[in-house]
Amino acid sequence: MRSKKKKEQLVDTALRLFCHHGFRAIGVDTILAEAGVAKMTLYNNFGSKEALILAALKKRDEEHIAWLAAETEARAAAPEDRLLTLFEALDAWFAGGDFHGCPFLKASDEFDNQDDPIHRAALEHKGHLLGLIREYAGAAGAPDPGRLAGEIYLLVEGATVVAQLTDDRSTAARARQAAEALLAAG
Amino acid sequence: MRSKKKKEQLVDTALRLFCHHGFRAIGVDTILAEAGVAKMTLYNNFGSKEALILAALKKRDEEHIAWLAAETEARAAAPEDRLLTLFEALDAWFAGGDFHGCPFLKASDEFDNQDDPIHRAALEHKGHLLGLIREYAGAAGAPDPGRLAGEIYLLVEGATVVAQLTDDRSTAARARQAAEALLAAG
DNA sequence: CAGATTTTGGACAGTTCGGTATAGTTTGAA
DNA sequence: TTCAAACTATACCGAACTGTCCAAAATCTG
Repeated sequence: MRSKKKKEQLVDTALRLFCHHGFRAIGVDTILAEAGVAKMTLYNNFGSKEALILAALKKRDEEHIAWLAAETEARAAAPEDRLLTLFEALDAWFAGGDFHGCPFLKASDEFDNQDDPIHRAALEHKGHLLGLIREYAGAAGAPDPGRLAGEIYLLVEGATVVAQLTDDRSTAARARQAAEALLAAG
Repeated sequence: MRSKKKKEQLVDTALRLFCHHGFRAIGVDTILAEAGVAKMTLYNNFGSKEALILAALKKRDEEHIAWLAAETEARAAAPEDRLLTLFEALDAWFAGGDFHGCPFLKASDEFDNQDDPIHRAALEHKGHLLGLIREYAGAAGAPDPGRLAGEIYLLVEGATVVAQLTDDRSTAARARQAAEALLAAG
């Protein structure tokens, strides 16, 4: 299967460049050159740039949620700590050197029509993220895990945006402080 | 002064279209057609699209901070309530019908180089916003207004992003609930 | 090896982009 | 009313964009 490898190269490269520059700002020619793949390989396999974006976002969704969960849980001594170590995982993400904001927020910003498949892909990812937080809120023994998760989620998105905006390394820690207060308040 | 009027028309129209579609996504030709202004008027007055963006952001900064402060303070019976009525003002913003996210977050996303003048303009605006929140945190009698303001600010950005992403009318109210807990915790 | 499939490179189409050139018209102020 | 400044319309430029076509080369499979 030659096509598998080329397809993967293409999606990986596209994802990296989309994260860095945005979706509209990067042209298919640049992606193809960087991936070392011919133009027709793109259009034979995906049919359009939009389909490539969707494929890249799908991969990113799976990978990022898995990575975030692994990092969060590796840092927690007990399941009830996960709601807080989540912010340490976020800090690792922000400080990772190749952080240029959340690609799904980028996507929903660039394709702001609620019916756009790309916008829906972003929504779906954020649903997965909220689900993860809800799980941790439950494990933390919160009296109303859904409500707490919704509040923590706002902190997560706020921290993500502010980390990108200000390049301030202490952003995740500040969000964690706030999360502690929310957790203590029930 | 004919130029004042044309310049203002141009900046107002550009700002509206930038907020709706983003900065790179909208072309100067569309802006000019909508504003009813010739192309040379743009380039004689501003010299470049970038300069028009900066002018639009500057106007937006002043107007939006003033609007937010007025809405917040009009809703507060006492100065110490402002930290919470801020979220009611946000709700009014989100529900305003023409809400497509914060243009400064859009700008910092599209021009993510920290040295880019547009990114710096976004940073400056967010500094003004944080300053406003700090003022309200002080008025609320928080023991550490700077720290509380930083946490509330994360909620504000989170709510702004999530309101745009999900179109959920209850987002600001959820952020307000979280803010209450943070305020109570000191 | 043979044959089917994929990939390649490069030319090309059609559009849109930001920005310029120019020549003529409208406008505000003296 | 006169005159300079500002604005207009239009045509144009080079670059970049997504997507297509095609013949040749590389690759996998039987």
